[in-house]
Amino acid sequence: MCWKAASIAASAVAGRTSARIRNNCAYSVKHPGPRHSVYRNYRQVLFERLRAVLQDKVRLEDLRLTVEEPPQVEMGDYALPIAFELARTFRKAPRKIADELVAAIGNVPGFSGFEVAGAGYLNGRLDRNAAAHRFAEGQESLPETREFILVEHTSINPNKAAHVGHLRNAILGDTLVRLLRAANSTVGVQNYIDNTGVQVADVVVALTHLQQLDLPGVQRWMRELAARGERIDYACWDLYAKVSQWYDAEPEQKQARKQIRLDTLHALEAGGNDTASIAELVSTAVLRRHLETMFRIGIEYEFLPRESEILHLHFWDAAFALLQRTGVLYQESEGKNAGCWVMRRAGTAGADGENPDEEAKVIVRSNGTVTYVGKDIAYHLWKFNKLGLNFGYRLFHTYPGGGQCWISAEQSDESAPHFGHADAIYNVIDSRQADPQNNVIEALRGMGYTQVAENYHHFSYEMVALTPRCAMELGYAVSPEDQDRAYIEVSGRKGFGVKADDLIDKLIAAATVQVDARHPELDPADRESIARKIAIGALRYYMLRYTRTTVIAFDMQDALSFEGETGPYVQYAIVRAANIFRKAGITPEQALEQFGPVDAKPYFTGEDGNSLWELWLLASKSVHVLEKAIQTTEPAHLAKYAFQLAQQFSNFYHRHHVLTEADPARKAVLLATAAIAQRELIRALGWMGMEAPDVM
RNA sequence: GGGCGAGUAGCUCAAUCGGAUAGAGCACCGGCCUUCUAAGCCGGAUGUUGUGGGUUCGAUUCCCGCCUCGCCCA
Repeated sequence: MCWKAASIAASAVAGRTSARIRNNCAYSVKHPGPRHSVYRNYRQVLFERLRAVLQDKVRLEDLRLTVEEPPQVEMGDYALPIAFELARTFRKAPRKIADELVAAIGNVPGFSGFEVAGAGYLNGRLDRNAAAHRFAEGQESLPETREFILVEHTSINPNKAAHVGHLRNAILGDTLVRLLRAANSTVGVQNYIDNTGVQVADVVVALTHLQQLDLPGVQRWMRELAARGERIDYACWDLYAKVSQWYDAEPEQKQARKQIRLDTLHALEAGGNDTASIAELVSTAVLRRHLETMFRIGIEYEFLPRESEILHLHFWDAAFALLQRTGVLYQESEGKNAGCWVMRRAGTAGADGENPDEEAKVIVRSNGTVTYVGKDIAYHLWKFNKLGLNFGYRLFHTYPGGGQCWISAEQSDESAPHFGHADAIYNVIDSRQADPQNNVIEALRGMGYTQVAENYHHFSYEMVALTPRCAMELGYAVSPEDQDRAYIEVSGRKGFGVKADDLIDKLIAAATVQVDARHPELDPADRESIARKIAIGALRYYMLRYTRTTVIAFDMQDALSFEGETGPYVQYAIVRAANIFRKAGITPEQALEQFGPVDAKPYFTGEDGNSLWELWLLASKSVHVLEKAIQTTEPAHLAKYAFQLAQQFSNFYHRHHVLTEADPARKAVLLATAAIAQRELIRALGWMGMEAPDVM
């Protein structure tokens, strides 16, 4: 059974795209993909010529061809440190080798010349006029890939409001999806829901024991919240903090209360009782709020696999059988783990025959319960279609743009698609989960799924913490020793953190103030739409500008800033380019057509020409940066690139007054420059889920 | 105790497989709105890249030791 939907929206931000059905699979969104890649094509041409030149002199498989950027654009467009590499094998000075290479290379199509620079760099110079025209036309394309990639992100426990840390996860994950799709991959998006875990149990305990509510009582409570217009995830945020304190509040009660928690957890896992029904009601309502929150910043999901179905459809039983058969799990007979089913941890010595392996990872406890890692192994076997079991599917939500979001169920709807069958996966999970993630990978490897283990990517990133200043501004008590720290970790258990919706509300409010002041003539709906795009731009850029290994010390002031290295700065550059075309009375596409017959060579020479060319060169690198961002799974590269391109455009904007340019040929060049800069800025922002408003 | 990550300008962060003069933003000081929008542009000052060694034509980057911080595991 396959999904029949004719078209679904890629996202609220990117707009509609037509769907293509991947053979019998539901994940179907296909983006047009990049078409302009002049920078990397010329690099390829250069590499091929070098290989031809060096063919008889060195073993090509040993040849490492790397390309760098000369420090200044006057020095050329490509810098190759190859002469340094060859210096040892040829026992010659790098400069001398570089000289010989320049002579041997001769003329290369698209290049105006080569020279030796510095201590022995081989610098290549593009024919600027030809490259610019080729780039303006934009005919090249990236190859399509056949493999199916599954990205999982967000995965918030459905027991409280989303906070800034979850925003980082979702924005990184959603951006990864957009990057992969931009590079012509087929990508599915899912959001794992742990709806039977201890965190949901905690909120259920809060409702049943602190609030003394039964099932009808909880239903009434939810109706009352809705009537008052209160967010249930916010209410649960407070309940969760309260119950966490309650467990430890009275020492003599501690054990009894923890037992209540454990009993509740077991009731949730078993299902089919009032406690489980309460959990189902509350967690689903909170989940719907999470979907709303993420949709506000342009993020959609296609499938929501839940832990309840992993339990009730007995995924673990199937996985357990496989794990035993392949010998990955064995039952420990002595030591602290006696009676447990354990797995040897990678990098440890293991059992020596006489002594038990104390380092082994427990997968099934001696009382027969399965650990989280155990369930995760089963779940990942499903992702790679190695489990032999499948979820049922039920339509859960339809986004305004038409995108469908399905949820796991015990039985499938008639028209249900199926998910999974991944060739490769990316799990967007913070770095604290590295150990459990590696356990799952090792289990898969141990079962003989070597390729699967290779294609399992933990997309790891550091947490978002609060600066002490920010924490105090938000009214939290900060201990003296915490005040001296650079940042303080957020904690749902303590109710300590910045809620995602609060931050988004603040960003929209701050943007609205600016838009109202600048554009009082616009009607309120337009102003609101503009403010929303600016807020999304600011938030998404803020979360993407840091590399993944950086702990973001969240600061409200920085996050609310629209100046300097921010999303709105990049958006503003696009708006300014749009203003040029509006006043000029032509479209960017027309500007590029008019550029066609123009010989731009005179305008790409001299100091002014250099700075103009620098902008073209940078603009032509967008696909190169896209590929690098994917290869290194580091979206921050793209964020930095977009900012740099916007910076150079702003510089251009001030340096050249396009509309008053008297020389018609020069004016055509300047208009084309604005057009390609705008085109690449829009693309780069789109890959990051950002869009510039029409006016700012 | 073991594992992973980090330490770069006053602050927050970049820096391609090791590459040319280590770059941005913020903050600070001084200029620029009669021009396509000042959410902008130009100029100024700021560095023993934690520390000690090693590898080499070349080290913020790789290796080893030490120090500090964070996270995970027991």
